[in-house]
Amino acid sequence: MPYAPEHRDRTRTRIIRSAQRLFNQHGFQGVSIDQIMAEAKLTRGGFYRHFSSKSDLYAEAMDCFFTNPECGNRWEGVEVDPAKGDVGPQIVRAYLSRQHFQDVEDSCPMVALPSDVARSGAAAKRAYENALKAMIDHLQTDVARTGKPDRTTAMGIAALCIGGMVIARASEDLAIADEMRDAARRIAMTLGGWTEFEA
Amino acid sequence: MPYAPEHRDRTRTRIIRSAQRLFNQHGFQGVSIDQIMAEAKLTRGGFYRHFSSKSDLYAEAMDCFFTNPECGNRWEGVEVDPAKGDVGPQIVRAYLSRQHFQDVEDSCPMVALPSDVARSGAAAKRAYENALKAMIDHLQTDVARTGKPDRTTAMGIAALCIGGMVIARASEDLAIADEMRDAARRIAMTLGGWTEFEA
DNA sequence: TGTACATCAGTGAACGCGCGTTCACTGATGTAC
DNA sequence: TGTACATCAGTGAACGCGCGTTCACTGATGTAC
Repeated sequence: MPYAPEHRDRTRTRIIRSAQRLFNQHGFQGVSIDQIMAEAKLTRGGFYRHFSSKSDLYAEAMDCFFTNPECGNRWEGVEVDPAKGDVGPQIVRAYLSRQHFQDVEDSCPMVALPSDVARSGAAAKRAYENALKAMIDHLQTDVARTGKPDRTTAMGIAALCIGGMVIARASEDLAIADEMRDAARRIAMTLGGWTEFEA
Repeated sequence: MPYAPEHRDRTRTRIIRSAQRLFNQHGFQGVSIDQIMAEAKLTRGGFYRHFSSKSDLYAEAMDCFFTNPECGNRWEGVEVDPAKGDVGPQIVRAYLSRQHFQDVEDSCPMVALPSDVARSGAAAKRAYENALKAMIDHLQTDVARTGKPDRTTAMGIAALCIGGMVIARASEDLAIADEMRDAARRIAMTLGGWTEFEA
């Protein structure tokens, strides 16, 4: 038995991470397997020892981003801390932050790849859906705590977070983008019954 | 002077329409010039008599969809009628309707192509931004009429419309997609101070 | 009214290139003796 | 402890294909005479 089994897994994870970053920036069709392997410090040929096709990797990368905490999930893992109080308002602020707006590479794929996923197969769409459900559930808990146990409101807040950021990224004028992030955040906070801490 | 000038214009419009439909379905990189020309009942070679490059056509198609009423703009032109009362609630209902959800081909590009545009050049992003501004302005007029002259609210409603539909299209489960459209519509209507006419 | 002509919209073969995928191979490694 | 071996992760050349773009051409048309 050559190589420890963990060696294979580490390489696999490196490929997935590389793919997540590149897909976020250029979309599924805008990235080649060569590029993904090069970013992972590997060469073309080794790809098919880890994945059966490019689509396979795509679904896996989407899924991994949310399922495996080691893979990504920055808007929840890195910037949000349950010890600092309700998670709901923290998610809203982190999600619509300038940092998340600028950091396309490590962005949440729900924002970076929605129209790509809409055109993709069932696996990618299911991964998207699972991430969405998780986000709504998180939000709903804290909406409920403020006295409005409303799934509709939680879904509305999710739509404002994702929609606001998607629109901001698709706009040319930075002022409009900032205005949209700001508006989405303020209305989401109001809907959740939460208060603003920053201007 | 061979051919009437309108002949050239008619062909050009046919190419743009064909491109709008195909881009909406498969994105910028998922569509070839051959496909666009074939859908317009033309052949490859003639393309460059009308456009200087594929990117050029992309920006033009985005722009044309909103600027030229003859080109598209179905969510406003076809389904919304100022004679039937306030335009704001009509836009929300039409935008988040099942019909708009299903009709990807003739969809609003703000919903069908947001992550594609975010990765595109300035021309496409400016076209997106102009469409967004127009939508916000329309919404704001009717928000103001209900006593809350709030641009922030209008922007929030726009984010709910676009975001809700983008998320619905990226989800695999139709029940979740419907739930999201419904939630976004209800919250947008409440924000605007409008009443629901349908269940 | 009829004809010859100039224009240019549209054709289709050709180009070079990068892509996803395959495959024969190389060489680093853990194990058996 | 040292060596020979089997395994398989990773290599890189090669494949066929479709793409965006170019170009020499064809032929339908409005105009001049």
